[in-house]
Amino acid sequence: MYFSSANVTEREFVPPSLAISTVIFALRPSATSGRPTLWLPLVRRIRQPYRGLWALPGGPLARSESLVAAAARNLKETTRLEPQYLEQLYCFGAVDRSPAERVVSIVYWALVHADQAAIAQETDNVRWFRADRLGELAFDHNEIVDYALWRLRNKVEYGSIAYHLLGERFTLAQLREVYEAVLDKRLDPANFRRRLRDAPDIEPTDEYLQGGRHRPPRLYRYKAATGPPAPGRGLSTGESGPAAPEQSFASTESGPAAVEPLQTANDTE
Amino acid sequence: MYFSSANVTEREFVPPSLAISTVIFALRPSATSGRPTLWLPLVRRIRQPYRGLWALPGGPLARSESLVAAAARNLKETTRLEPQYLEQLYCFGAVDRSPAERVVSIVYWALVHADQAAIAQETDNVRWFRADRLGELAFDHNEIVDYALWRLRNKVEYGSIAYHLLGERFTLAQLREVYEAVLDKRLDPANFRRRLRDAPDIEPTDEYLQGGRHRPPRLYRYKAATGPPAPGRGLSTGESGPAAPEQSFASTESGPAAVEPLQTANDTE
DNA sequence: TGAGTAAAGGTCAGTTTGACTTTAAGTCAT
DNA sequence: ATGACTTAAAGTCAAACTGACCTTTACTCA
Repeated sequence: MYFSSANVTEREFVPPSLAISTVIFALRPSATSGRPTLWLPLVRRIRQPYRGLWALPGGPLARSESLVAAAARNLKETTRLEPQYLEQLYCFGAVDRSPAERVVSIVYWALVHADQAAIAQETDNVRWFRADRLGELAFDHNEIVDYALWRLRNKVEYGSIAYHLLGERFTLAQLREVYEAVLDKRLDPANFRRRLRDAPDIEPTDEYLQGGRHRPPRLYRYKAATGPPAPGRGLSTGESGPAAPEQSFASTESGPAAVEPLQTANDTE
Repeated sequence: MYFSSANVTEREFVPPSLAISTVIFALRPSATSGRPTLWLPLVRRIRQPYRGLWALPGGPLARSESLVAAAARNLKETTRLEPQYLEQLYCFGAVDRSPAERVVSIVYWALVHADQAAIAQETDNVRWFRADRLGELAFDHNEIVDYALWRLRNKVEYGSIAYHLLGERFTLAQLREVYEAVLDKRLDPANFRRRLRDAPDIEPTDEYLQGGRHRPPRLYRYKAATGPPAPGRGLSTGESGPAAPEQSFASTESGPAAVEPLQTANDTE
């Protein structure tokens, strides 16, 4: 098989289309246990491909909006939610992830407050699902959700993210339930308290939550983050910038990398 | 100022162009101290915009190649390097990052072995620079390099990445020098040894490095990673998949998100 | 008023971490 | 050959941290 050089260039470098999608997490009480669990909203595909299947909310990138703004806009258009936390997750671009057309998806992930999640309405084509009980989704969206869940768990273990799933004030027991829901394991209440006592981004208020049949727990508040260690880009759009450490996993093999003559210019931008 | 709805749609949703760039790190001995330091190759812009300035190697995404394959190809075309480690860094898409044209860049970062870095030739338009002494680069590439450095440091602190900057066999002292170069601080040799002794992805060999004027140090070897905790996608292309934990930093504000009527369809993909 | 419940704080042992010391095993100059 | 010198490699010790568990506090309800 052989293509002339001109043919290859013409064929090969027509730009793929670009989409922005978002994985939105919120807490909702489990139907069975009543304990909070992770849920996320999906939209039903009304066109081919994958017509009828559920998919992540998403849409095109407008010319005059940043990536994070596009994610926020799509998110609000589909679910009316305004997230407390919104961050880029990953860029998915496998050649065959969408049949026929080459699509590159820049995926964001978001956390919304519990009260907002309760308000969020469902329609025929927008529904909430338990994050751990999804069926087959359109495209590679199962894989994307799995990766978002993994990222969420890592961020939660690292500290200062779980607050964004709760309201403005919360008890340590509520916060512990968030950790337990996300990490899917029970935590010792006393040790959890000790860990959170000297966390820099949380502070006790003078208020207590009344109404339980026990000693009233103190309410805590999320204190503004201690400053971004990642290169903060302009926060005018609420962009949090690339953020956060990562564990380390290597590819043993290097990429396939077609051999071609040396060329120094990078012309695409 | 007012646009008709049709106009806005037409104007706003023409797709931005897409580029793949890579931040490539390698160790080279410092000119002054001789100790290893981080270097990276840049290419000179031969066109507008930013003509004459140095920039990250990059290029277009071919239709039939994955994102990581495109990164590997561009990398090899410009520097002839084949990285030991290649992973997606972030997707940069600020509206004004390239004058006139809207460009979204999917950026990868790579580590190459020391011996390869030594071989890598320089031309008039490809040169290596110390990572901590860069001048003004084209586009937002200074910001991108800063973020890549931050990511590298985090991965190194987490464990199993530094090996990819060394050869196949290495002494613990060499490995410590890598850590010191990346983290920019001295480490206690004895404690470093203890930490690395029970690291799962490193193992001692029976060989020793001769030739020093002191006790010959044992050579160690990088043992295959213990398996990807991140959703491994097809590794046929050497793609390592999205990887790694992250610390957590919140956007206090949510995005701007223009309010528009509810729409359930996600038509872009 | 006492029983029940979860909050809040403390104890204790095992583990990890950083600073430091000691011993081992080579090379080099005399 | 011997001792000075250098770094490798292993060990010591105290402080910090962690997980398991216990005690006290402060409320509600019967």
